[in-house]
Amino acid sequence: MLCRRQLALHHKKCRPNVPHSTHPVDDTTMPKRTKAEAEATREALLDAAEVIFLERGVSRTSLEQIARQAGMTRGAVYWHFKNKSDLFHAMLDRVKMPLRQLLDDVEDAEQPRAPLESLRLATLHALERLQRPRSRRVHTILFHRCESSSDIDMLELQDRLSCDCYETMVERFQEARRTGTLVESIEPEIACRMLMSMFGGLMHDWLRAPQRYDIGEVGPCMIDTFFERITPTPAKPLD
Amino acid sequence: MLCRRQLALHHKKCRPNVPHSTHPVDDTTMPKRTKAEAEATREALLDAAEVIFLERGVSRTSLEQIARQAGMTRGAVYWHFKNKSDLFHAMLDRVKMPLRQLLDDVEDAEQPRAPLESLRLATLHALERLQRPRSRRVHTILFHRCESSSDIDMLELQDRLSCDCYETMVERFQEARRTGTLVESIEPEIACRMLMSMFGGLMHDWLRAPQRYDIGEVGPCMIDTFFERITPTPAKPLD
DNA sequence: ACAGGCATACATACATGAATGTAAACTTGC
DNA sequence: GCAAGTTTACATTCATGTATGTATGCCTGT
Repeated sequence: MLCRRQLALHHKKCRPNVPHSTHPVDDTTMPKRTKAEAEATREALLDAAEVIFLERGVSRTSLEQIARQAGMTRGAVYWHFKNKSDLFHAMLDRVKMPLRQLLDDVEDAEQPRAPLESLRLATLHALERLQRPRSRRVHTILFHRCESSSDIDMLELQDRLSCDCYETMVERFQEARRTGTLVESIEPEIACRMLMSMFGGLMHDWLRAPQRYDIGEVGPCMIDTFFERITPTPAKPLD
Repeated sequence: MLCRRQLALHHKKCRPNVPHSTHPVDDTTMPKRTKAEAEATREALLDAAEVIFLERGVSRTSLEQIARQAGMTRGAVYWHFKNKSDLFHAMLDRVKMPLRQLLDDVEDAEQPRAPLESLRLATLHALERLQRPRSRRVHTILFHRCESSSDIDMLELQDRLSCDCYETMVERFQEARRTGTLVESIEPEIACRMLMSMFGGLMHDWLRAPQRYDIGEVGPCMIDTFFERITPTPAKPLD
């Protein structure tokens, strides 16, 4: 059962805590069991968790499987994390992208934009980030490979994020309404829910079967179409 | 451990398979252990599964908990279903609503409608059905209380449904394009993805926290706005 | 500067509990 | 009486948490 581990130990001359499965490191330069190395194993454990959670689903993966994937044993996991729930939340912390930050990314060091233009760019930016491997993995786990229960309460967590997103987003739509950049027949709150639903639904749908379509192409097209359709046409009719 | 069960037995004079927790039935009229009664326990087990799955999440519920909720023991479960996965799929079969059927519901015995109008009505119809208790419970489980793994492969199942939905839906949008009821700046495929994402996202979002807003009000508003915005304005400008 | 001592960072072992599947017994309709 | 339907009992597997072991890193006093 432990033969693979023991072989590794023998080969590495009794350096047990060097993660070698996912992140092979060179033994020559690394300091021995220092703070930094411990932090590296922590990250390796989180990397391993992403991989195994994605493969087998959160509830079906044991902490031992995660530890083995990282070249460690369960002891290491229990040292760095209180339990599976704690590890799970630590994994999430590495990828969270609140709307406020996305807006800041596209707004600062620029001239002030129209509110809906900021939202459009922030949404496109989120779409870009979603395609990055880690973000994609973790969000796939969130949508399709975990279930809300008592110890890992996804619903409360997602609800907080969703409410936060709604509040900052609806402000922009209301401002757009005031400045006349949102067509009058649409309530700002409804437009806000439409955008959130569309984006969330797109994530959910694409992450389920990423091979079905290229989200880098379809996504921006959907976003742009949405904003184009809720923005009043200055003078010329579109159709 | 079994005291509650035994009390029930004693009280009911050794009629062990009468479901009494969720569906109290009168002992006087029911025939004794007939085919129909066996079918009733099967339904009771599925009802119980809905309740417990919703409460605790699919992976965390044991078959014993389901059996107890239905006033049975695990033996009954294993008689009617092969295992948890089989029971789960049986539960899903009671609520599935393919788009084709929804379209038939709003189309047949009527004059032929414009393709987008059919889609709009079908979507509203789906929204109505979603709010029915059983449909709401099961879809909440699907979105938030279960995870895809090897034995219960949600992703493949959802993928089939999604593709099926896309195919019948995109036909309508393409027909709308041909008949000029879809604005020219939008590709039918993109409009289709937008609608599917919006609807799926709305379900996902609302079922997570149904108390946040009234989907019976917000939902139709979103749907109507969407279709209104992708339909060309005949002569009069809207804004 | 270095020797001893303590804390860190793991690995190992164990005790527990819980869920599963199956086999056998039982009970009742037909 | 036979088979459908259901209970009970049992064996097995598996994850968890904890307790303990251990080796190394780091620090402190002299």
